[in-house]
Amino acid sequence: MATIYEVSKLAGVSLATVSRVINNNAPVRQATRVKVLDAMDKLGYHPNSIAQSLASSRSNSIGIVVSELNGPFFGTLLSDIEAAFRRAGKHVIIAAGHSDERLEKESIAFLKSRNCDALILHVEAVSDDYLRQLNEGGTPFVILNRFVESMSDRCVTLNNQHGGYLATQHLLRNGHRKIGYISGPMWKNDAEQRYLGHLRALAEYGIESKSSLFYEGDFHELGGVKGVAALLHADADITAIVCANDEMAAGAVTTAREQGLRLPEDLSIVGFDNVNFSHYMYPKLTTIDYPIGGMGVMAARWVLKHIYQQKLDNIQTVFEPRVIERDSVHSI
Amino acid sequence: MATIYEVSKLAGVSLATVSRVINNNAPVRQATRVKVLDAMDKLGYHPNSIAQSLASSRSNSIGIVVSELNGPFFGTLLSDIEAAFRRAGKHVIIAAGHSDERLEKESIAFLKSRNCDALILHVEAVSDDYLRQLNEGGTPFVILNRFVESMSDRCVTLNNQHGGYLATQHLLRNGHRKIGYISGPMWKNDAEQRYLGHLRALAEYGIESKSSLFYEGDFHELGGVKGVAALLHADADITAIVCANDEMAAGAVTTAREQGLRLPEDLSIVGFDNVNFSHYMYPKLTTIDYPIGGMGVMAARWVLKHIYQQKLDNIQTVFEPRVIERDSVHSI
DNA sequence: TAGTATTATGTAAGCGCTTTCATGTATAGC
DNA sequence: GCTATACATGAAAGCGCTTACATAATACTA
Repeated sequence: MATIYEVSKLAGVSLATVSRVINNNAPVRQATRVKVLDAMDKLGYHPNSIAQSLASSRSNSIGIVVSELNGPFFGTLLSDIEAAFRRAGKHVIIAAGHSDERLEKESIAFLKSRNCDALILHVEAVSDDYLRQLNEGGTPFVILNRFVESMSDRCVTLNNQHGGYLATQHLLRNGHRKIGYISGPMWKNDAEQRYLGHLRALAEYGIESKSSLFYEGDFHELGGVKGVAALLHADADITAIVCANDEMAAGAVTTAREQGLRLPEDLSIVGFDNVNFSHYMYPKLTTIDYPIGGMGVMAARWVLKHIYQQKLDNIQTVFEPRVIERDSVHSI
Repeated sequence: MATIYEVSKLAGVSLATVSRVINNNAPVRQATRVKVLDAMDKLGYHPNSIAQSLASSRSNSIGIVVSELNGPFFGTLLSDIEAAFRRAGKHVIIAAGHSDERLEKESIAFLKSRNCDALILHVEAVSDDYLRQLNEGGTPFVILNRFVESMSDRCVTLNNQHGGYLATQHLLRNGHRKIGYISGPMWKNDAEQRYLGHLRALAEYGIESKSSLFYEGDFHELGGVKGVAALLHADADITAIVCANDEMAAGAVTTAREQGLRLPEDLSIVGFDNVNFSHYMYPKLTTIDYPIGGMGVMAARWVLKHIYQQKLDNIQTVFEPRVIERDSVHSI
């Protein structure tokens, strides 16, 4: 591998000049620039990014923490973030936090030790206090899908409450009055917000919430399976269920059918997230769109703007969900 | 951020000694080690990995190229690879090749410029020649899901042909004789192999293959949609279809149902890959398991063994598919 | 045309670590 | 007690860049 030194010798200029043409950050006479470029070409020179990083104390890498690497939700997120940074010549280092406090902290420590210039965090288990403390720690970061008071400009969130509201409102508008709710783990902020939205929609229609219509699931298929069983057992008159995410909706659909219900005639279901498989389901799932890709890109833009000084327009921090109507809701 | 120099001063030893206790690669007296460890602790010292990389010309990063970052298939792959490396203190840099020759080459160049110690490549569009040439280029790599003669020890592949064989054999054993086949793009090696397996199974049962029973799809949902339409149009007596991947199977299922067929009674379908959503489908999809996660881990182990000198058992390079029986095949 | 402002280039000191080589010190063998 | 051997440590030269700072070349002004 050729080094900058060899290039400078071949071009008959100093190291500094070569560095200037590489980084294009200081005036260089055209003739000189050409000589250098030729020399680089002749030697097949590529700058050593490690050395650049050490000298400039900038690694051009961004650390991403997500709960899981697989799963349709995070796939879309990572895909769009990677594309955004790649275009800017930056690269991403990815770590999985598995919604576990220890693992999330470990991931963050790992990425910091890797000299990331910034982090994008989708973390669920660590506390707000931890994040505030991390904020003192030198490595800047932006938070996805979570709102922390003192750093609101760096939180990119979905209006989860409105999403929960929309899901239930959609059912209400279709004539349903006895609506079950399968929630995510209530210690997760988005699960709580979605449920709050559900309650608000109910209240608007003057409907009382009953605990027999609520089931706290796990955001996984199994939660949907158990949730349907529990809800139907507690109250056989339910005509619709909102599931706080699509995976639980999938479990709910399967179980409801196994219990002999026709979908959507006997039971309407609405999901949340609009994950890629939701339209492979049968009936195709009516759900709430979560523009996760766009939110990831926005997080990336924050980093590009504030860390790498790219001039970009203002950053949108709150995204709005919307209903995706498909076939799993029956009008009564 | 404290540096090794400050640690050495506080501990009253030389830089070299501190380095030795960090890397644990040379004898250090216990008392000295303790002094150094204490000093590191007191200063909250963490080695600067960039500086380590520059000095040791080892970046401890592994580049991964996959076709897409989203999609269930690659999600599983990435997840397992990341976990395997993370355990070893290495990190992965991920790039998407999008099954496009230019983008794949660009991704590889990008990762090389990032000083990756090794690459794991799931590339489809670049030629074998290109890979052979890349092989001269200094950065070692292992290839996933593709066999290149001269580097067979570094190709981790699925026995795709056997998979295709199993899919069709399963149908045959269930009494089907008129079997449609929706293939992936035939320029992709795995698509071709799977089809060859299909043919072999047919031959074993003395059944002739007819071109009206073959449709070349795109490995995406749309391919399944169009494939079913085409196949049913050409030959209404078909009782079963094998789809060369699960996404096409999803499209096929939807379309078949829209055409008024009952599944699986009127039409049996088998997929390929056993992607996570295949059991969310209705009917739950019978498919061929592709142990992609295990294969990714094996690729990671190759790197750990050959690049980082970890002593690991031998590396398995060929994986076997197997039938996952669910509900989409009807016995006649 | 001298004097000043601007632009272009070079010099050299790091960035924070690893690693070779040399040196020093303890242990064993006789 | 003296040499041979292994073990422990230190000094210093990089790894391949960036970036003050200094200096040289050129352009502009009056």
